[in-house]
Amino acid sequence: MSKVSSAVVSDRAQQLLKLLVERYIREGQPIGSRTLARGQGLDLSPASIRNVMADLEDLGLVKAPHTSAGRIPTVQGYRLFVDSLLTVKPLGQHEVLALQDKFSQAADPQQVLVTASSLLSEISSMAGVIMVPRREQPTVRQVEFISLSGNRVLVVLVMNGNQVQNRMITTSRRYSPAELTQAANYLNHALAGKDFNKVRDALLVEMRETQESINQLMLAAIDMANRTFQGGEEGGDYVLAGQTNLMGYAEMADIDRLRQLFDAFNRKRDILHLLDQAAHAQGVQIFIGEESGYEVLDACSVVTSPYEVEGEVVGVLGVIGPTRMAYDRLIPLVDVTAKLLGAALNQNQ
Amino acid sequence: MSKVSSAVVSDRAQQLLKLLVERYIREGQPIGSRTLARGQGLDLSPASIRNVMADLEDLGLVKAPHTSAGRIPTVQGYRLFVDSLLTVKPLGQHEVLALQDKFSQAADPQQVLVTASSLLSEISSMAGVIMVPRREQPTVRQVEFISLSGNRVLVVLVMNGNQVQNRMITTSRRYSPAELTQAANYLNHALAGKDFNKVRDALLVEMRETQESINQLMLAAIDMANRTFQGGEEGGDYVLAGQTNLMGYAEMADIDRLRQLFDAFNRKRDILHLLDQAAHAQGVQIFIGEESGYEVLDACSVVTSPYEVEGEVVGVLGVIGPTRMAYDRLIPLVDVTAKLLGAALNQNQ
DNA sequence: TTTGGCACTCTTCCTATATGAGTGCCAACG
DNA sequence: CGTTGGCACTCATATAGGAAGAGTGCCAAA
Repeated sequence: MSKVSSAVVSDRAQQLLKLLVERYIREGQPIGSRTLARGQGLDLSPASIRNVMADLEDLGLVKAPHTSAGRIPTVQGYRLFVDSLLTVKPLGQHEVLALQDKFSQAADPQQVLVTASSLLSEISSMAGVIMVPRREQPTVRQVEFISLSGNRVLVVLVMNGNQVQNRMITTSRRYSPAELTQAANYLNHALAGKDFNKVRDALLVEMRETQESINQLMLAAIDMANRTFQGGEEGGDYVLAGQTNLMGYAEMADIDRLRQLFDAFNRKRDILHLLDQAAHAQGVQIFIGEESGYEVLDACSVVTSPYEVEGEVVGVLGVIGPTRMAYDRLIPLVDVTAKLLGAALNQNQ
Repeated sequence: MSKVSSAVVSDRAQQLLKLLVERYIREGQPIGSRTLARGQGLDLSPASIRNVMADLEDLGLVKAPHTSAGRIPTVQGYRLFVDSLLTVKPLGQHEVLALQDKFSQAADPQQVLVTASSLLSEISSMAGVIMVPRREQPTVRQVEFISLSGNRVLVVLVMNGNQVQNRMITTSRRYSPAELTQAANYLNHALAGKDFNKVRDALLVEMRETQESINQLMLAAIDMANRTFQGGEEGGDYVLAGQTNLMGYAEMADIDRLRQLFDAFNRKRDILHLLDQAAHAQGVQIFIGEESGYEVLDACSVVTSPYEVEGEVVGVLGVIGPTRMAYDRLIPLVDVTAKLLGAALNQNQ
């Protein structure tokens, strides 16, 4: 993929590329040779810079929107910039403290995620996203039946990962607590063997024989579990904040593309796939423009980082914004937030 | 507010207004006198129509975007149209059946709401919204404690309205099922009296004396309940679908206004207020443009209807779209969906 | 009361033209 | 040989001038 070995890019060319990208990120307009010459204390004439630019353009690192405009970085240009030219601006000490403070105010885990994605979006002025990945092979840890008023029974499923599911069932007759306990015990036992469908079939057969509707209860529990498993396969979920920030950027002004992007957010699938990739990498990862592989994100870059709980990666978070984003600020932001989020979740569970 | 008594609008003027609005809704462009004359089998010359139009303009029912454009309806024009001119296009029999079918596929109540709002948005090509209003004075119906592995106990709170809440608590020692049952019984009994804080204080005192951490468990349950009550005050929530549909309309092309609208969707407050108003009216209600009272909705109309479960209004649903919307189709759509939703929730709970 | 006629107003679209930013290339310079 | 100034050239952008077309308002006649 990387046709461009940075070896063939002279030191000076790299320096100029760096200046160009930085400036373009700041100002958002094509940078001309004259502008670039004036900018930093370079003692180079515009003409010389033009020569270098021509080289950079040949290498596919910059391009000119049209003949008489300056140059802007290409995706490859950004890539080289991010990989080897970038000087990161670490977060200030008290910014970190401010972040930590916000995190400490969130009570339950869900709240922590919402807080984190809001923080990401607010600080970056872009969209913040946090993925809660599929939990590894869901299992039922425990089933309980709670008798309610009337003929109603509450089925409670405790999954691994301490996730809980409820469903209310109306049965054909009232069951005593003892009966319910017995049913729960039976199921808990049976499900330890783990082959759901077998248990299910057995119940079905037995039900036909005995007409006992308590089996229906157990079936309901199994079906709930099954549904969770299927749901689990589909690959997690995410919390998104600040989508509307993206509407503020000139490079996203095309309302049709924007709509497609928002549709993708709602569909979730593509974004989840992308975040999933980032889960397997370690540390901050950056997808610039088309690199993501999703057409809707062509005009966007995504900065991600996995976050860990108890030393294990449990999810990915990131920011999504226009390709022209302040990578130098965002990378540490995403990095720190990932760590703080991990820490907060650790305390909180 | 209504300066315009329809009495002063001649029959013919009303007829022409009706034609104009219908046509404008269809085509989206200012309608000229010539066009209007040709349109329906009117034997009126453009000149006569111009006279009428001048009258309608004086009454504030139509306006011309500029000198040499045709006329478009004003908010007041739409209002008169909707109130007394509109001929509703009822849904076809098998459209209703198709809707019913979709509803029947949804399993749990939450699913039903999601389905309904998706349906609204898909059929209308606009945004569909369904409000779950604040439940009236939340009450705890039942508390249960489920012993999990380790020292963990799952607190299950069954509220009225069959809503269920879970929370996992780690206790200082392991409790036998019998102990847990006893605690639950005690709490269920105590809470029947309903004065939460009293129960809470009693528990606190007793806890200090006995050092019994099972009281902690009960306290946790009470706190959960309290939190739900406070949360309930904040006024319901809603399910929104198809926001992005709104990006397709020319009259919403202004990206800044669109952003404000989307921000309002996220903020939820304003939209909830509006829907809340509609809950007290009965039947379909329509807010045209500025009538809603919210600036972000100035370019929008909202068609709402409350929906009922067991004969009681429990929520409101509606569609949100540009002022130029097909009221004749949307009104029955919203109406029927509200009824089907009520029916589905009835069955489903 | 209705209608045809007519002048008038605006928007929209096209064209032409000037402006200015920035480039590429070349020849000269150190 | 890298660097630089000069210069012709390109192209986006802005501005102005018309021409076309749609639609109105008003008036006088039917």
